[in-house]
This record gives sequence, C-alpha cells and structure tokens, in this order.
Amino acid sequence: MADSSLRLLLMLQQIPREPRYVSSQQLHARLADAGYSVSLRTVQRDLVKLSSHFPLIQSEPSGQGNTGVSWAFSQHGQHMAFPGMDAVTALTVSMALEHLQSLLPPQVLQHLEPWQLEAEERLQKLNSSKYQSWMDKVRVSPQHVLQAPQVDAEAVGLIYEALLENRQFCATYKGKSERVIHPYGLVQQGRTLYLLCRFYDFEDVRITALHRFEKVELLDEPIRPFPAFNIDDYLNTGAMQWALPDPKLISLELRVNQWLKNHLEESPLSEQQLLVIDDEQQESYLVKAEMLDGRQLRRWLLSLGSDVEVIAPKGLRDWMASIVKAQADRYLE
Amino acid sequence: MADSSLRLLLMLQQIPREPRYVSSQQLHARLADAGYSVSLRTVQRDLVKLSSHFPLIQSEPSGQGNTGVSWAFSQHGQHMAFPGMDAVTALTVSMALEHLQSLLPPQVLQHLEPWQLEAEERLQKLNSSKYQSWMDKVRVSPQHVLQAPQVDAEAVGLIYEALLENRQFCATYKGKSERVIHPYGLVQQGRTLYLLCRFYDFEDVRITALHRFEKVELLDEPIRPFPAFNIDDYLNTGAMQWALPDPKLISLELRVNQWLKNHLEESPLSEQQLLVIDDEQQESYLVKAEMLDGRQLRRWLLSLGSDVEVIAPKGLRDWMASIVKAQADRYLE
DNA sequence: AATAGCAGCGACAATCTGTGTCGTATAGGA
DNA sequence: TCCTATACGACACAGATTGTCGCTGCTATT
Repeated sequence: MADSSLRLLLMLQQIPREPRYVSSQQLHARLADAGYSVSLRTVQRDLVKLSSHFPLIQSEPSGQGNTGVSWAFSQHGQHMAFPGMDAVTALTVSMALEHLQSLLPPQVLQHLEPWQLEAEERLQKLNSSKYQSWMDKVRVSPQHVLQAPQVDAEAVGLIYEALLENRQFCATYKGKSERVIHPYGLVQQGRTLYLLCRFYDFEDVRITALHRFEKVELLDEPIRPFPAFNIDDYLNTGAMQWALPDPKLISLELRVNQWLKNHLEESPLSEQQLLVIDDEQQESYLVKAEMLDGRQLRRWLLSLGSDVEVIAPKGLRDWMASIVKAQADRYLE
Repeated sequence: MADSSLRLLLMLQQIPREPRYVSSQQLHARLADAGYSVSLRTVQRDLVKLSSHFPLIQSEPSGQGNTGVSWAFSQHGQHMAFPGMDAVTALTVSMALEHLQSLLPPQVLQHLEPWQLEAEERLQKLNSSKYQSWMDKVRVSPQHVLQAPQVDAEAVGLIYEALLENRQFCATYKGKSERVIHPYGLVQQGRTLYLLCRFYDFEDVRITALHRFEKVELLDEPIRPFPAFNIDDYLNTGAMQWALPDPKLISLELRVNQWLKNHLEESPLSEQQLLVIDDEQQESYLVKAEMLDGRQLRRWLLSLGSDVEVIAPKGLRDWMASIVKAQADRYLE
C-alpha cells in the first residue's frame, strides 16, 4: 500500500495546473527518479484512476509531434493540502489576503485564490451553524488612497517567469515599439511593481514599471550575464529613492502630543526608544530614538501634521521647516 | 485502490497540527460520515503506516481518562499540497509574505510559515542550477516606520478561536486583573489588531488592542448574543476614526507638480480622475476627482508635503492651511 | 504511398496487499 | 479486585495492483 498510495500522492504533486501539462512519460521518468520503478502502463492507469476523483483534464493531441497524452489540473479546481488549515490559520490567511487586495494588483493576487477559497471554506464550515459568520466580524482598514495601477495578468506572469529563469523577453513598453529586455530584479514599492532590466545591448540598468509592459513574449535566449549587478547595491545608490543618497543612522528627537505618545508606546520607533514628559501642562512629550533616515521616515513625519515637531537632528528639522514654510506661504494667498 | 488511497488522503487532511490532536476513534467516526465504512482497526493501521512516511506524532497517554492514542502533525513539518505551486505562484506567495511581514505581527504570520517554506523550496528547486537565485532579485520596500506591537502568539490564537466560535474568554488587559470578555469583532488598522468586545455584563462595546491581552483562557460559555451589533454600522459611527464622523463624497481638486502628476497617471485617485495642465512654465498640474473624505486621504495629503496644494473643497483647504500654519509657527521659533 | 515506429489501451494471470475478525495484553476506573 | 475499554498482533480471504503481451491507430519518414 505504502508504495502505491505514496506514488499517487507524488503524482498529484507533479501534475501542474492547466496552462501547463505533463505527459505520462515525463511522470514515469520522474517517478523513476524518485525511486518508484513502475511500468509506464501503471502510470497511465493511475492517471485514469486519479482523473475520476480529481478534476484532471487531458490535453488534446494538439501538440507538435508529441502524440503522448498530457495531463493537467483543471484551471479552477480547488487545491488540496494537508494538514488542513485550522481555524486560526484560516482566519489569518483570510485577513492577510484581504490586506493584500489593497497592496498587490489583483492580477497578481489571482494566483492566491485557491488558498483564499480553502480558508473561506474552512471558516464557513466552522461557522455554518453559528448565527454570525466571520465575515460579519472582521474588517481590514484600507491603507491606500490611490487606485492600484492596472496590470496585465498574462504579462506579469510571463515577466515573472523570465526573471526566474533568467531569460530574455520581448515586449512593448508604454505602448512604444517592441523591445528586447533582459530582466535582473524586481522591486515592489507600495502597490507598484518595478522591473530592473537592460534593453537590447545597452549597459545601463533601467527601472521599468511592470504595468507599462504589454504584449510580452518569452524568448528562449538567456539574459546577458551581469555579475556586477547586485540589487542591494543598486538600491543603495539611491536609485528609486529607495533610501536617501546617504542613508545614515540619525538620533531622532521629536516632540509629540498625548495621542501620538500613546501610539508610540505600543508601536515604538525603535527597540531602544526613549519617552519622557516634556511639559505636563500641555500634554507634550519627548521621544528619542536611533533610526535610519529615509524617505519613509520623512513621509511619516509629514503625515502626522501638527501632532509632531522634529527637534533633532538639525538637518531634519531644517528640512521639515522648509517644507512647512513653503506650504504655509502657498496657503496664505 | 481508489477507496484506500482516497481514504488515506482524507485522513491526512483531518489530522491537525501539533497543539491539537485527533484520536483514532474520532477519525473513524469522521471517515464513516464521509462514507468510508472501515473498521477501527484499519484506521489504526493506516495511522501507523502514514506515520512512517509523514511527520506524525502520537500523544502520550497524558490525557484525562481518554486512553485512546491521539495523533497530530509535527509542528514544523512541511505541509503538502497539490497541485504543486508553479513558479509564478511561488514568487507571488513569497512576495506577498514579505509584504505581510511588515503588516502583520510575526506571531500571527507564523501560521503562514508552511506556505512560505513551500514557496521558497519551489523557487530554490527552480533556480538551484542558475547562478543567481530569486532572493537576490526581489526586494519589497518597507512601508512602515514604526515597529509592530509585540503580540503574544498564544493569546492571539485563543482570541481568534473565541471570536470564531462565539465563546467567552478570560484574560488580563493591560496587565490589570482578569476579566471575562465577550468578543464580537476584529478590526485591523495598519499593523494593529483591535478586538471589539464587551466586558462581563456591561452593555457598551469596547475597543481593545489585541497586543494588550495576556493570560488568555478560553471559556466554554457562549458569548451573550448581541443581535443589534453590526460591525459596519459600528465603524461608521466614527468609532476608531475609521471614517470621519460624516463620511462624504467630496470633489477634490489639487495642484500637483510634475512628479506627482506622473504618479497619479498610473495610480489614479479614482476611476474618473481628471488631469489638466495648470501652468506649463512651472510644471504644475490640476487634478480633479470625486472621492471619500477621511483620515486616510488627509494623511496622504499631508505626507506629500509641498508636492501638493489642496484647492477644493474649501473645508479641506482650510484644514490643510490650519495644520500647515500651526506647524510653520512652531518651526519659526 | 507504404511502412516502420511509437504511444495508448485492453486483457490476463500472478502476486501481494488491504481488510475484517478474533484473541490477548494492558491500563485506568469503580 | 474486577471490569471495561482500548490497543495491537495474528491470520485468512477477497480483491486490487501490477507487469507483460498483443492489438490498434496515428505520425513521420523514406
């Protein structure tokens, strides 16, 4: 039994989803590799058996030369996993995906749909008898003001594949003519995905937004090797405003109000954050923390409006002052 | 074969992870429900067989009265799923989880670890032969300045369970004495999880941060029913600053610079956003869009600093002006 | 156009594995 | 101490699994 059941399991794992297919002979070879030396006939029989219990489909003999029948999981058949999700995991998955819905393009997220289905099924099963389901109990606060850029699902899939397999691809960018592109890295900022790549034989690395690609076609050519390229080094040069040109640890000192102080007590700026009373009458407090200066920090400081006042370092205070001054002048008119 | 292999699969799905156990007799009953009428002996034999191929562990007979042997998946044994992840899905899962790492408390995320492992394994398998793995190719920009609040993993798990099963629980809040709590809803804002609940017999709904709970203990008592409670209604009253007290659609009009204009072209404020040139010389543009006013929008406007100027509606412009004025006064000293 | 080669599929027999039943040992509770 | 419940070993039989072989239909090559 051990042999046959385990073999079936391994086969199920090896069968991909619909756009891809696997032939009975490929499976036979893989099983042989894994130590299951069975005859090809058995594999064929197993596939037929499995297909009566799982949503397997077999490809039409539309291939070129390859007359072998190929198999795949039906596109939207639910997936199975074990150990099954427990209630807590299901809730976590469900919340996480709700979160991601506002963070990643839906065309990317569709790949996670099976898990969402599994989680929701599990939650429904748990709560079907209860009068109130989890959907009426859980909410995730939206984090973003802007709409997500529209991405072409197929394009994203192909570009991911090119990146993973170190292959060139061919696409139009911003609706312009076709280009040959060598992908080197992928960076996600907010809801936007950026591809770091080179065009044709050019030497310079370009930052391209994934949603601007269209008509992507994978090429069989491998990318030009680029051993000097290191994504961290590249980002740290200040490209993409990833960090300030000179990212440095600063000793931040802020004056904050009561509300922000409470907030910081629970979500500190750093592990060694210091919080002291500044002026009890006015309910103002001082916060000190060592942290990395950067774009994120500055946006955060700005977003707090008058809840916060930067005291040190001087450079940051001056920067805040200049921004605020410019704004004030504008709104005075 | 069909019978036995499918039965084994169903068994694997029914076996939970380590903190929970299932006895051979429970399994026997569940299988009988599912239409597999086999003897208990067979179930026991199957479990032994499975345990030689999967990381199953059996509980010590430490239970009370229940001498039956119970089984569970070992805590950190990888999980299996089929159809297996394809490359694109694996990359998506991996990026999504990296994202979530900065969004959800690690203690909550640990439930998703199996998927992360599966995805990374898959990616490694794909790229082991290549000179550069995906880890060196993909980066996710951090979104948060603050550290996540520290959450007790066990507490979160138990509270989730209580919420899902409509049960009371008992816990200390903010280190104070023990309370009996009736959970009604869960809200996630940023990286903080809030529980909407009532204490003891009190009638008022309280907003409690999950990370402030300690020593949680599930009770068998069901929560007091609360048919009048509706999470959306509650949030829309303005509680938790979820929305402004009077959330209304406004006709937003902004003056933006070149950089922000480019950004908005790709990530618009709304579907029907209007973008026109304001002053070609100074590279300033006007944006108009109908959208919901709220906390998110205002924080976003503030975070942009002098890249943006609010023109309409008047109320919002005045609000911006007052904040900016207050800040400017402060920094003048 | 004909044929060689390949892949799939049906049939069959030998084997072996899965399953129910029964009996015994062990542990905990009354 | 006895009793009940559970686990577990043994055994026999039915049924499933698997390799082999041969036939059929298709493709590609000569």
